[in-house]
Amino acid sequence: MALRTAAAAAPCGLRRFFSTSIPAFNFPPSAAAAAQQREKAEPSTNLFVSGLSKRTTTEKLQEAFSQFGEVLHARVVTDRVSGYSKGFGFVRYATLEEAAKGIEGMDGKFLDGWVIFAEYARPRQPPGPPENNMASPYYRQ
DNA sequence: GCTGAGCGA
Repeated sequence: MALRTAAAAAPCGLRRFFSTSIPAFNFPPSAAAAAQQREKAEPSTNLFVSGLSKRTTTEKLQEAFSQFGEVLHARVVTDRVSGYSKGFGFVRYATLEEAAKGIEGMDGKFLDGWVIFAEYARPRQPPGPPENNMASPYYRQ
């Protein structure tokens, strides 16, 4: 019968409709935090630069990134006791546009013989209870 | 700081 076959075909489309209407995609709040650790951070004026030569200094870093925008602050992270570079650093631009240009211009480029990687820096430590003195990172820069 | 992934005193 033509009517019976038409009625039997209908549920197929309905089933598909309901399966795509189920609101089962509520990502837990921790998903954003987990993504922050692996995926690229969201745009910021702050850049994380890795792959630096141990001989690369803050001056060289700021000098190299200044070609693409106004570098407000640059820092090669060094070990406090040894004083040697840890091989990565941070660059802060004045604007998001300059930060984007800085990444485009410096990511994958050579600096002091090493291929460096520039990307948006992750937001720093979550605001916690105030420390005893001015040695707290929140009192810096 | 030669040994090279990473997110900062």
